[in-house]
Amino acid sequence: MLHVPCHRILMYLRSIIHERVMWEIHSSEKIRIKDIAERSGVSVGTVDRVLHDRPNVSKKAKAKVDAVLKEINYQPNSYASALAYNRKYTFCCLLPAHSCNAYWTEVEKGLRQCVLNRGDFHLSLFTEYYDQFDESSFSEAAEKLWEKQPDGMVVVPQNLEATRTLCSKLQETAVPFVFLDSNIPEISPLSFFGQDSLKSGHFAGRIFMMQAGEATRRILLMKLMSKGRVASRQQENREVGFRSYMAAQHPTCEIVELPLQIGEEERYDAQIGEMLSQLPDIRHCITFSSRAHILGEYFLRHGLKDFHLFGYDMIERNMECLKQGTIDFLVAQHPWKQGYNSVKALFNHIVLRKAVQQYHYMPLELLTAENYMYYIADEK
Amino acid sequence: MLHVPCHRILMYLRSIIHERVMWEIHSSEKIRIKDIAERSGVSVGTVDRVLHDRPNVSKKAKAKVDAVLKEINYQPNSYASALAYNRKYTFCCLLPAHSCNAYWTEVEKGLRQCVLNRGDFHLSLFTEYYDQFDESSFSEAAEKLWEKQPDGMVVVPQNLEATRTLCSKLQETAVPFVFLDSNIPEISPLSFFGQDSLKSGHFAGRIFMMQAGEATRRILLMKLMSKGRVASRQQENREVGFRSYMAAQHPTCEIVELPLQIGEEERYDAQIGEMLSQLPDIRHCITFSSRAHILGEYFLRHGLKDFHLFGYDMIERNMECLKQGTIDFLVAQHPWKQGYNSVKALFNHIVLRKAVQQYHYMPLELLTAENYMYYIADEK
DNA sequence: TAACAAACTGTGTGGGTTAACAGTGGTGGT
DNA sequence: ACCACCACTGTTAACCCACACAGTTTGTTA
Repeated sequence: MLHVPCHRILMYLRSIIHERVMWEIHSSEKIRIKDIAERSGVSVGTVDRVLHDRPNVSKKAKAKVDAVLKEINYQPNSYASALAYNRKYTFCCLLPAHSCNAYWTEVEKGLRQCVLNRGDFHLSLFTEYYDQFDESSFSEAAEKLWEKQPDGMVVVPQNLEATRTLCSKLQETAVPFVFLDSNIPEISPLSFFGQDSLKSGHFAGRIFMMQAGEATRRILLMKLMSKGRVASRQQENREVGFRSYMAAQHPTCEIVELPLQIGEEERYDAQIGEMLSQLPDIRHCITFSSRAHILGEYFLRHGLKDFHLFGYDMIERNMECLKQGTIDFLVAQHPWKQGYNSVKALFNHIVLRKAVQQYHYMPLELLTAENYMYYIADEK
Repeated sequence: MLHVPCHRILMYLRSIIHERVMWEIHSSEKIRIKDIAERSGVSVGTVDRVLHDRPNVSKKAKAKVDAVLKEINYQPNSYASALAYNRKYTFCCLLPAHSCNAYWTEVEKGLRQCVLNRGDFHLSLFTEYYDQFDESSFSEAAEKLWEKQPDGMVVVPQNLEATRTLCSKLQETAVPFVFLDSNIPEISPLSFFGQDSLKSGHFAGRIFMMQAGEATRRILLMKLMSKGRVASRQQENREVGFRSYMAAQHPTCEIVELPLQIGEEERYDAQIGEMLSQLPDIRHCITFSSRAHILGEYFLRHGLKDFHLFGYDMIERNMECLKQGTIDFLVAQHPWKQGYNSVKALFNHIVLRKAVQQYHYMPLELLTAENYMYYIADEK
């Protein structure tokens, strides 16, 4: 018998016969405050004072305790701790306004579920919305949430100045915040959850053109517009990534744009029809918005079978098109997980006092008729 | 002001101006055993006995408590509960033996990490290995683990009989177990974690042939063999799914097999070389094992640039080939997550007494040089 | 009225947090 | 030499919530 204690792992190699190794692992040796007190020759009161940086500890005592702490890597029982604190925590969340947008609704479901799953703690979550193209609406919403005196915030950044104003206040009062969807690295958030839009567009280009084939001379890019601008920053950045791929790999392929205005839904059919009749050689369409279904449903209604369509986000109407075969590929973003994990990060940091990773890029997941059901099932 | 209490969610609609809605959510109202006792006019001890179905409760008292329970939907604080139980839990894990197989190593890392992350509880994990093609080795390993008197088990099933023998014993003594990697639905496990191999092969076929193109007359299927058989059930099932796709969609495309024996690594180069020289028109290769890198590294060594390769599993050597460009696609299985979630399911069920989902099919995730890094980052 | 269950209450436990309080030794002033 | 005052330290208790067991109160039967 050979015992090899290694960090908190006790690896016990019994036999190495026929490629077989047996191991054991035990989740730490349960070091309590009491144990630290015994080891360092002081009382639990003193250990507690050192741990919580409270006054009235001599340099000598602190040194002794610190020495033991360094040696054993003490992790307080986070649940006993949270239980004892018996505190209420308020989280706030600042999102872009969205009406019929299933993407943000999924994010919200995730936020909510994370709070509900932690029902053993006293958590509250407040949400406010802002207009993506109106700086003052961001500040107003931020102000409203600020009055809630949050212990932590989830923020979908708007422009740099407005976001910085909010975050400076948060940082001054040591209120941690995470960024969701898009990041501003200069303002260092506790954590970031989102997707690398540039890489995502690049990836889309690779798959899209693999299907289209080398011979393709012209493709259609559908763009969702709002007040004359591309409707979201994500959409914008993905297009940049896509175009850089196309410029490098398929420089002769023409990208024809089809802009559709949010709020002018009744015009879409005519606009699409006109475009397709003007350019009858087009067979491959892509969009970086979450509304590929606008084209997909058009193809379905008009019985157009030999079109290929690439889009983003697993929302209800897109899923239906995947099933029907009018959308070939979707890139998924796990909005539910982004929401869930954002709150989870705040919770782990604030309530359980655990370390959290700073960057969380969601995987670039490719969905087709064959695999989308596993994507859905994965979202617990 | 309008208050609408709905389940445990308090939705507070403040304004519906410009698509903006504000909401609040609070994680339950914290009903304690004490509260139930007060409401039903008995002591906490009596409530506790009702909750845990222990004897010595009068019909009258039980009725009173039940009435209150029905009314309020009591959820005990799982952490206070686990703290009070102060029990040690032993989990056991039965895996196929593997030497240089990075796939199972990832599974094991996940198992281990899950135990380590729950350091606030007294968990132990014991692992044993069996030979996939030797029934008696499974029974032996199972016997060794049985002696540990596990509170829960993670099992990678072998054949039906051997697995059933173990699981019957477990079911008799009410020891929950989860199946990992492959499922046997007749033996109803607490939970299953794995991938749908048939669908996976089908999916692979779709992507693979999309890249190959309609004109492709002949493709290469590399098979990893052990003792004259396909080396794993997963590999076998994926091939079935793949062939059913090919039969339906590309019936004229010839599938040429290249079997490679485990343990005869020194012969691989010659075998591959011979195959490629005999069939010089082959440009597209696929394997359902995790060893696509065998071909990928061959291409690299011999400077063969216009071959396309499709494989499985994000292991170190495959990742290197993805980067180098000799592997085009990998289907990922999240082995780390499978391991992690298996233990998590046991923990949630046994320690926290929470409900767990029965089936967990891992997403069929497609990895390329462009997106593999996000896959890695996602595995926390 | 004692004996004896059944039914029920009260309380200690788990680990951590916090505060109140008592005690120690040392310093400075008179 | 005495006291006041201080920083420091140890002890204790209450609390968070669920659990489990030792006791106590009931009710019934001999």
